[in-house]
Amino acid sequence: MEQPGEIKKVSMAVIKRLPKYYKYLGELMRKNVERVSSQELSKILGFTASQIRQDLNNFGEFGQQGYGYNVSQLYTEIAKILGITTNHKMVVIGAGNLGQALANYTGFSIHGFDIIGIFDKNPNLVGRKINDIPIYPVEDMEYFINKNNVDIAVLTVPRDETESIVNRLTNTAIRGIWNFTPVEINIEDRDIVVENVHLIDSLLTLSYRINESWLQERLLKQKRKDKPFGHGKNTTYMVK
Amino acid sequence: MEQPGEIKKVSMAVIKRLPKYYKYLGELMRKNVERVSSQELSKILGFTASQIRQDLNNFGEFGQQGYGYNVSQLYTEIAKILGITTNHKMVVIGAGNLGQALANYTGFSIHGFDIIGIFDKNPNLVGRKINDIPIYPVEDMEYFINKNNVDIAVLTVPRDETESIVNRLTNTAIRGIWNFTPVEINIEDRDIVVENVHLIDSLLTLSYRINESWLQERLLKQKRKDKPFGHGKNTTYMVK
DNA sequence: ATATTTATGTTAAATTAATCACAAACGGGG
DNA sequence: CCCCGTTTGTGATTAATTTAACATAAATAT
Ligand SMILES: NC(=O)c1ccc[n+]([C@@H]2O[C@H](COP(=O)([O-])OP(=O)(O)OC[C@H]3O[C@@H](n4cnc5c(N)ncnc54)[C@H](O)[C@@H]3O)[C@@H](O)[C@H]2O)c1
Ligand SMILES: NC(=O)c1ccc[n+]([C@@H]2O[C@H](COP(=O)([O-])OP(=O)(O)OC[C@H]3O[C@@H](n4cnc5c(N)ncnc54)[C@H](O)[C@@H]3O)[C@@H](O)[C@H]2O)c1
Repeated sequence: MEQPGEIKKVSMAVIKRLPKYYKYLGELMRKNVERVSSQELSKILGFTASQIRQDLNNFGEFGQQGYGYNVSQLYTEIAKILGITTNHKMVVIGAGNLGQALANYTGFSIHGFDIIGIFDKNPNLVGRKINDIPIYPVEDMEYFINKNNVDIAVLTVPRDETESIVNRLTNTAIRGIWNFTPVEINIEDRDIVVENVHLIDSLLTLSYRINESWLQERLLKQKRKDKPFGHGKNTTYMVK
Repeated sequence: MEQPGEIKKVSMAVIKRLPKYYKYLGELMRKNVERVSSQELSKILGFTASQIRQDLNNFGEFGQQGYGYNVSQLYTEIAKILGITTNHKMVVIGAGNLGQALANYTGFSIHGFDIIGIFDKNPNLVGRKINDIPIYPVEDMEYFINKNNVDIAVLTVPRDETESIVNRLTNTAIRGIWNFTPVEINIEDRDIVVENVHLIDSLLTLSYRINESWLQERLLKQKRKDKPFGHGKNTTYMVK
């Protein structure tokens, strides 16, 4: 039952499109474009103009009839929606291949995401710096996060270390976990948001699509033969 | 109009779930579990049993009434669907932070994705090896891909190099591009599949969700005041 | 000023995806 | 061999998302 003043929850589909709007509006700003219509946005972004208008109207009325949207105003509004008007503090947990690559990347700080510490359990790494960011012993993780009001933990530890680290994170003031491990994290009680990257899934999806045309042929044949994969009577699976 | 023998196109939502099924069935196999019902899968995966059955029925009838699914058979079928019954050859283009991290990762070859070459334009990197994989000059990229039947190009070059590399890739026999650059790639003519990782989008989505409760409050206030973001008469955006 | 054009916000329709519900098929036990 | 409990595959239903339509307001041209 919807309460009178209640806000309809914004769907994940919409949320996933917001970064695209944000990114492209940034480009337009850099080109000193002042106004843009949903139609023009549609051209580049590939979404329909109608969808763009509806997406934006989840958050407010940012446009004007007969004019369109003011690029820099809309950009600012979306930045507010995405919560990037203030900087975010991040820590990387696991200073391995991926953790170091992420720490070295400058693209995050451009959007206000600053990595202020790296944690590892390997004493040979502790004390070193990556891109001027110190590597600390993982024992200090909780203290550091709470002390420095860290918002986001970037998780790049090995598979089997994930659960233990996540448990420890739930006892901190962390707000979000950006998870690069293949582990499906589920946190019950706390209000910590988890965003999974799951690169393997992404690669498997690519593989599926490469394979798709072959697969379709196979499915067609199957359909013609009606049930080549069906199981005859007395099919025995169990090896007793 | 649907042709008689035509196959209904499988939706992206379904495809995105396939790797989850695959991953979890792999786990069950390792535990020597022989059979599993859609209900049991549902428990762990979080999708409804009904959805799981419907997803799988896009590709065939793999289960048996009163029994469920044979774990290893279903695993094999999904592997076929994902196109990972044969190995895939990959090359990494751009031996920087991310390219090196990916090349060092062993998790891909487990699923049959083998990185057989790395390409870079930096002569200081060419000739070195990462995880036993040689770094070649990027000039040799096209020849190498065609010669070695490379399926997938992993794109980890800087933003501004992306377009030129993608153009060059369209002149090869490559089947898929796994794109880690922030650039939105669109290839018109050719049958090359692009899978974008877009880490920044993922991070911004995380930020949105961290910010969400604050945003909802703001939207509520806005709704009560009716139109705090509306535009008064004679609002002038254009700075003539 | 006034008319014309443009392009929004919003409601309605269409499409797509998820869930429900159940007949039919199979395994296992007596 | 037959019955009982289980669980699939699938058509029907419901929910979610996307697209279309349009009244309305602002901008621009005349
Ligand atoms: N490298 C990639 O390209 C890639 C791709 C996909 C997924 N991943 C996933 O990302 C994670 C990291 O991958 P990687 O290649 O960087 O691995 P890695 O082995 O290079 O790095 C892991 C780092 O974590 C540290 N570590 C181990 N246990 C720890 C703990 N309890 N606390 C703090 N630090 C700890 C190790 O000392 C090491 O430095 C893995 O879960 C992997 O599956 C990596
Ligand atoms: N590192 C990250 O964590 C991260 C995160 C998100 C996105 N990205 C994106 O991934 C890409 C790579 O990032 P990075 O941090 O590894 O950058 P990087 O600068 O460390 O590496 C880029 C590499 O590409 C090579 N290169 C440049 N032009 C080339 C060309 N024409 N052909 C072949 N090689 C070429 C460079 O010599 C360098 O070795 C960038 O587009 C970046 O935006 C990186």
